[in-house]
Amino acid sequence: MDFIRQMVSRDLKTGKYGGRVVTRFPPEPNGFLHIGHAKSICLNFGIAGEHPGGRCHLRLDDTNPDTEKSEFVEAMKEDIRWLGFDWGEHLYHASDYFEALYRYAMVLLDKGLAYVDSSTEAEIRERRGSVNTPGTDSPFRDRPVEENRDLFRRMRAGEFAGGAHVLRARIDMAHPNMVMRDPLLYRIRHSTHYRQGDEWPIYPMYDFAHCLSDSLERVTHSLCTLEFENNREIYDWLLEHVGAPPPRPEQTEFAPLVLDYVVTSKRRLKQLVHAGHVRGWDDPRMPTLAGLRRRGVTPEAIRALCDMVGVARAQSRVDSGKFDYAVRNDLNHRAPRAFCVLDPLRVVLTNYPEEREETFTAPSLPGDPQRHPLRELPFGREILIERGDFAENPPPGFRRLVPGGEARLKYAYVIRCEEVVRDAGGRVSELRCSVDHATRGGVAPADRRVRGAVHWVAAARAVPVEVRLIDRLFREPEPPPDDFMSAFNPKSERIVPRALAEPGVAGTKPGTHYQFERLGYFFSDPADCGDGRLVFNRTVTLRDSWAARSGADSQRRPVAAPEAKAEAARGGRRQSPEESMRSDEERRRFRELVALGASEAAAAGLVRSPPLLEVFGRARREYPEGTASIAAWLVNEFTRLLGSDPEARLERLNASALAALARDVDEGDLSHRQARTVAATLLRRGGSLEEAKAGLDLSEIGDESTLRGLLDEILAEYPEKAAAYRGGQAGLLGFFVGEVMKRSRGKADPRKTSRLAAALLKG
RNA sequence: UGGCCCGUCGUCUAAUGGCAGGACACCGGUCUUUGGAACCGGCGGUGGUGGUUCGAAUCCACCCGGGCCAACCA
Repeated sequence: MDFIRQMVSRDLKTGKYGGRVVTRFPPEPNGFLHIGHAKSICLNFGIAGEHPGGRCHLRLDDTNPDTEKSEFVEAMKEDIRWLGFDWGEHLYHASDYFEALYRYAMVLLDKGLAYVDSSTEAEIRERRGSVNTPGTDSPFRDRPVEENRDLFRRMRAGEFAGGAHVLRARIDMAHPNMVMRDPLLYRIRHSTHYRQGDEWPIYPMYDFAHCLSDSLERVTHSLCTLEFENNREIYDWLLEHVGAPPPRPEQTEFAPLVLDYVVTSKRRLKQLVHAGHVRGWDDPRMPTLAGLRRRGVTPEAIRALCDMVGVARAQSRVDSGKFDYAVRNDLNHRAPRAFCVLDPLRVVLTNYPEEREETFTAPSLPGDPQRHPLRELPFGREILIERGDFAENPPPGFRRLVPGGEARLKYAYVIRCEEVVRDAGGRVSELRCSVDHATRGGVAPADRRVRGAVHWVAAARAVPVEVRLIDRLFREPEPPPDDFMSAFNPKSERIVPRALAEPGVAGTKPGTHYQFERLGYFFSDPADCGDGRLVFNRTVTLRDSWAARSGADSQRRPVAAPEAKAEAARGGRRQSPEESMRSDEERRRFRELVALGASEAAAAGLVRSPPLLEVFGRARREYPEGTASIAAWLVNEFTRLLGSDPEARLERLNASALAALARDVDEGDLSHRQARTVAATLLRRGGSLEEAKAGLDLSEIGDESTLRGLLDEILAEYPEKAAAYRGGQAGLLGFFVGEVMKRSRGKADPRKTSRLAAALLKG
């Protein structure tokens, strides 16, 4: 289970949201949804669907009138439904909240937490500072509340030109997080909104609209991608200061789906469309859901891909092979088979009667004969095979037709190439072959093995079709961000205007999947088929271990140069904690601590944390000989507790208790395990060491016979593990100790257990 | 000269202080009228150095590497 689902389960268990699970998918309708959105859709709708009463809202985040269109809204709805998800009655628009948002802005204004800034855009940018330098306050930052209210009201009334004023939160222009440097909340825009028309001359910014929309919809888990990490702070700030009712929605970020050889930024997708590099948002080469759909990729495949990829916080790129696998894996069991020859080579069967025609049958879906009828393949004296299935000078390992050699025409006959005919230019124009009549139906006699099987069509009965060989849009796994078009693949679409398919393909309806045997999966184009015209898009090739080995079709599978892992890991010169001290003051304190007896690691930890250092100083005074252990406990255990236990507070830690704890451990009165339990209590409830100890069950099982009983039981239960341990799998000792700890509910003395287990296993 | 986040097989991802596991890719084999599919097997990993601990991928420190942030975009 991924970390987000774990969090949702936890929240459900603790009742944080009263048992509700509400997620949302909030696209801005300024383009088409793409494969990257699919991950978010699967996550948000998936989680909602996994819990009774869970909901996922579809919210159009339409706060920028200049770029948004209802055409995009409709396309998005269609794509989400196609992917297999349903928002039920929960369709929302951020633009429906404009009135409420406006009132929230007034709340901030009243609290003096927002102001109207009349600086120019350039001035605002200038005064924001940079990541390394603090910003400076706007001269309008201290406008009186009444003036702010008046100005903002007039902004809303449309009295000002675009750019004349903005509304900003009043936070801190020197904040280390740039997002918090008085972020803009509203700007003036005299544009016509696709839903609100000219109702509003002011529009809320993302940071303002998003958290409040979530809150208004009573969303519980607001999931977004990693690039919004910095925005979480303003998300929480705004909800708090506007007085949004708790329990408030919380934002959690996950890594976006990044696929090799694919670009998914809206800017770039838009550019591809507008510059005419593709024929539209739904061009089958596009990574948009509409494009993938048109190419023949199924929603099942996309969902399977998202499942395989998982959800985590580590930035990642997905190998394109994973996408291919998901597509093939789904299509393999649903796409009927057919023959289609892309690059025909005429074959005349010299010993086959001129006027004869017979019909062979073949499975349309191997492995599932009852659910799928056999197809019929007419056969005659003249047939067409793939030019690439014949080689005059075959590379080693070539299994298809060669001069004087045999190959199987799948489901028909084994033939032998007797003669190669050339045209005036010397190019092979025809093969004259003989049929082995004993192999009717393509069945070779038992004594003879014919390895090569090729697909074919009867020349007289072949159906012309247009085939579009779709390839990746970019030649590089990661197109350069500054110039992504340099990686554009000019051969991303190769059109075969007149391929020849078996007769059964005639009359295929638009939107039909096929596997053209030995070539790949194809999909009849939903838009371009019609009027007797058949157009097929190649969804994905078949896996082709021959091409991979021979390097023949390198267009489809370029040798992915395995990127040499950055092995510079060790490289550093600055390895000691002392050298990492950032100031003389830090260095001085560090050296002092080390001189006092603290280890370097502990000293470094203390220097960096003034509150820790402060407690340390007080505890040390009470137990000077214990300096090293006090420092170690503080840095190693207390820091961990503080980070993992939400109820732990350093302020509650009593310095004398800490000193006493260290002393007890040093003198052997408290085992490390016991001390850890006590430490947790000290951070939660404070008080003296004795008080903490009194409230805890610190009993320990050190009795050898009891431990032995437990161990015997476990050894009997896992004889194969014991054998593996004796066989050299030393790591298994931890398993046995762990089992004892589990069964004794943490009470066993681990040190004794470990010794005992080692002895027992040896004997 | 900042803040935040992230480093586990080639790739994606589990392991929540106790057996480093799965998937894709790759390699080999069986089978096969698709050099496909299916089935079986194999290769292969905790960025580094210290520390805490009976026990560390997991906690602590430092280092190395990567990402995000300076639109009146989202």
